[in-house]
Amino acid sequence: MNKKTIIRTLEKIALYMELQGENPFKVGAFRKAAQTLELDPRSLSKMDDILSLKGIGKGTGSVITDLMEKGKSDLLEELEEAVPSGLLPLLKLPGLGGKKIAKLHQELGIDSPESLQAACERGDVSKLAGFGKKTEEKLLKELESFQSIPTHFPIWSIDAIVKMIEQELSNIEEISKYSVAGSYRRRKEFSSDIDFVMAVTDPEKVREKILNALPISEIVAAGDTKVSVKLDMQDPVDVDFRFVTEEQYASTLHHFTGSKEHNVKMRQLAKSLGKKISEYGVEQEDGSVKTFKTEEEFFQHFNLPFIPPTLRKDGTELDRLDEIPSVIQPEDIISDLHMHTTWSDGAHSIQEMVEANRLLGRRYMVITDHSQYLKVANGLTSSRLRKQMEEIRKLQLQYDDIRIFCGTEMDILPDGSLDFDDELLADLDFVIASIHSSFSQPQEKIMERILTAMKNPHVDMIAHPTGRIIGQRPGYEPDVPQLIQWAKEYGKILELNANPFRLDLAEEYLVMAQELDVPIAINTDAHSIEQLNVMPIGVQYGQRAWLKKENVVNTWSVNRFESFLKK
DNA sequence: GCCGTTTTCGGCCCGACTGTTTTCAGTCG
Repeated sequence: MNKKTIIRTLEKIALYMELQGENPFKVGAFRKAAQTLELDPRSLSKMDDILSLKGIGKGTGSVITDLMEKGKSDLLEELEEAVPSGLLPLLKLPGLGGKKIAKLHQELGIDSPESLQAACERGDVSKLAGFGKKTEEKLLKELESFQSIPTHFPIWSIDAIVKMIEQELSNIEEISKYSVAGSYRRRKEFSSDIDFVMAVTDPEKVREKILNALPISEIVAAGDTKVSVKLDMQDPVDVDFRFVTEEQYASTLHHFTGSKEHNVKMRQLAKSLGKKISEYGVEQEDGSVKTFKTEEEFFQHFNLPFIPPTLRKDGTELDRLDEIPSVIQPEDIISDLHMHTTWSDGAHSIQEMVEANRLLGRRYMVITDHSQYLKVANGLTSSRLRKQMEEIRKLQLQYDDIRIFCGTEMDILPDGSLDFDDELLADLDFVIASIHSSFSQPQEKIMERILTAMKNPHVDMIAHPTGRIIGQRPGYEPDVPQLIQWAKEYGKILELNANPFRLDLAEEYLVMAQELDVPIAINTDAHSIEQLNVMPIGVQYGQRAWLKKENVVNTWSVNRFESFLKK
């Protein structure tokens, strides 16, 4: 049995135990064991002494050996017999946890969402100790819609809502500071809700103003320090607001940025020093609570460097502190190698894009309009591209603080050929090859197309290598490890497209590419001046893969970039 | 269930909020 299946099985066991109302620490032990396996880079066959791993003991170890040797686990089979699988989805209902579900099962024989609904309708649930009328009504309401409501939202939709909320918060004078926290701040691809942390002078007033300013469909909770609402939007996303004082703000921001695993590790560290971390500060051994002006100060208190939110992941970041200084930062970026103008489907002229890039402090840039095949995007024919090159060369004479390279985003056609001939490609400074069509071809055919581009000596970069749109379409699903291997072999750059709809390559593949020293370019693919601003989103997403500055092309000097192109 | 330079028992990160209670358990993040 492979490692992934074993990890999933351990998690499943934890889930079933939870449904039995088991001791949370015992449940946690199985989750911990699963995580231990997941974080270990070795394959199962190379892990000879499983019991020596921290977090795996007699109980979890025997489950793992059972799975390896017999391909099944007696423990899981017993649990599956004792706990109806119809209870699993009930854990998704807000307000229901293992203990309550166990009680519903034991006392009322509930074994599925349907039987729970029936019991609520009969009024049986409210008669149970610990349950009441309100709980029953709430459950009924949740049950009606809970299959159809999405529970997590792609980063680009969260991005839009965050901006809307920030706009409202900036109008409230009683808020001195605010920040989005949670998984959006960590730049995860999906978030289940949005967290905001703010320093306020008058919590009650702020609470009222927020409730008035936002389109709210439901107030989930409204306490003194916390307001939780469901927004009345196309997708009913939950938003939490936490009010604290200015002094507490840095600690609160850290706390609500997470991740959960990061926080647990930090608290364990504090505890080993006789201190206690909460969202309000750090309690010292003498009971006094120390607060911090910034998150940097907070980390410093534990002799740690600032750990960017994007690196606060599974807790292992605390073991990789010496790598942090070399991880890419938004201010390291001095170029953008992929953007469009009015020549194809962009909204601004070449000169407008140049001016905007200068304002952003870019030292060099590449104009890469679409090629002729992409008619919907007004792709350039070879003669129009030659004209554009002339215009760019002329425009360059006006600027000595930015280099403007002539490029193209050339289509790789469905039949595997390239959209321009070699003669034209040779005259360009920079050639991007992309797939924009026939996504549903079999993987072999897709890979054939990509290989053509890889083998062409004039092609410098493969853009958005999988074509995915987060939460909407998977893309053309190439064999990415193979694609990365080819990039290594043929000396090509792979793109991390910074557009929040794409973020392509994805995190796990960026890790793979970096391991092979394949250069990565983080580009905006901007179709307007405004879209040039997505760069930090891409950089921060790259941080999640621990991308090193050195491996990111856009940090290279113009000379180094040019000599790479000449190779 | 796991762990241990304060070890083989007694903790395991910490606090807010709700709904059910009449001082707190369960859930959530």
